Amino acid sequence: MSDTRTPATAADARRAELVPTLARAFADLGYAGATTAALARACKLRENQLYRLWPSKKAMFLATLDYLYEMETRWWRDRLAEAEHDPAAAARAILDEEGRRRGETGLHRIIFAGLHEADDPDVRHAMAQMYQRFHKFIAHVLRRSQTPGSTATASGHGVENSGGGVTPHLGAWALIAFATFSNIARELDLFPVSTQRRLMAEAGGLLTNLPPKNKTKK
Amino acid sequence: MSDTRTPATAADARRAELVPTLARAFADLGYAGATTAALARACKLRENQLYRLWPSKKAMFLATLDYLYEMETRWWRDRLAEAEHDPAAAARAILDEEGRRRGETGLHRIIFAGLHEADDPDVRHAMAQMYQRFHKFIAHVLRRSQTPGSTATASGHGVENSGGGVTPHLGAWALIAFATFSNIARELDLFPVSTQRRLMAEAGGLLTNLPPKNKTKK
DNA sequence: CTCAAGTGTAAGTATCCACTTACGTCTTGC
DNA sequence: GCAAGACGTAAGTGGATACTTACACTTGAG
Repeated sequence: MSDTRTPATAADARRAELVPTLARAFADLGYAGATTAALARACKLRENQLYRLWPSKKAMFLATLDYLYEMETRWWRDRLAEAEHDPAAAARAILDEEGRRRGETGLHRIIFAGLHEADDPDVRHAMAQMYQRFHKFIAHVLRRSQTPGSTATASGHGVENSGGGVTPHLGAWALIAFATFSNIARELDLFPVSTQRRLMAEAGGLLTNLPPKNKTKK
Repeated sequence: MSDTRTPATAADARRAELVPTLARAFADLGYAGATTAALARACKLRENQLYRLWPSKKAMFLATLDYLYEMETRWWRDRLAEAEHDPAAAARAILDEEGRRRGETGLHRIIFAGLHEADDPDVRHAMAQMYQRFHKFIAHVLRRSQTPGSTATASGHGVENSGGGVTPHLGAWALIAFATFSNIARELDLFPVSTQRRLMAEAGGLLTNLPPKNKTKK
């Protein structure tokens, strides 16, 4: 992506191989906590060798952000495929599973690290872009799933939709807010996982005006 | 609060006088960024003198958290007073103003700093308590405002309330989530202030089942 | 006055951490 | 076989930073 036809050198392969480990380390330790010594130890290398692959710790962090973005995007794209067939089901699945996934990847810790160390404009920009793209995607899914039959629920300023829900634009931000805060909550032990899931499923469902799961109607 | 009748020494007065400045510094610079040198400069003192008042930088940070908690509590308590007379109005006011306030105090930056440095159990605990008390308060206000006439809207598992809204418990967490994420969004320039306010007012209002503002019905 | 405790100023110290240099040993193309 | 570069290991270096020590000046009670 840099020069004409990235050559995919051995170094590139090496980087690709190591990035998941870096991501884990940044997630576990935070940005400041992940000292270059710690990063090297995690990779089972010497600091030196890391610096032969990336020019700086910041570069390692940005590579990690890129990697995570790729991972997330891949996962979401799969959901999108499902969404083509049954948008509402896909949206519900996202609501149900999102909390769990974030916890696994440790993405949120990396994001907090980035926010804190975000005096740096590069880091800031990378993170903002990440959020923006997520929002775009989620809003897209919501738009499809909120209009099962009709053509346009959100008619310009259609704030007060039929019976509930907000515009997909706003709803998507709300869902992202829930997902993000859930991770803070987990970090601080604010509430149990059940509450977290209810936040996504109930509150999220209400906002996005999805039909409730309705399984085997008691 | 420590020994029988805290003596309120000159040192105590001094601390109380300086804490707001510390808070500002932590908010502006983050925890790591607020070096002891920077803190001293902000207070127009030498590092030394700070260390005669607090035993460590961490103690300064915890004092800051305490102070902010006090400040927030005072503000919220005022709203509570209003809530006694017109709960719905108070709730709406909170929804409308919360985003702005957080931005002013810089509380969120301190919280991010704390989250990041939150390997420390003391910091973690202080922050968790802060959130828990906010939640308790907000849920209380919501409970009062959501039941203008009837006695019990949330009947145990009353998840799907009349026409919309979730339990006050969940709704309060949702509002806190919005407020928190709004600050992240501001930090990263994710969306304009108008969106932030709509998130609180529309999405929050929908979740908490508040009657929309309805002013001078166009 | 005087002694002790507080206050202001300045110079350290010890530690940590991102990043570097030096150097020996493999691999590899020719 | 051999030069050149990649790889592995170890030891720095410079700078930042939390925290300390030293010391002179004020103040106020006895």
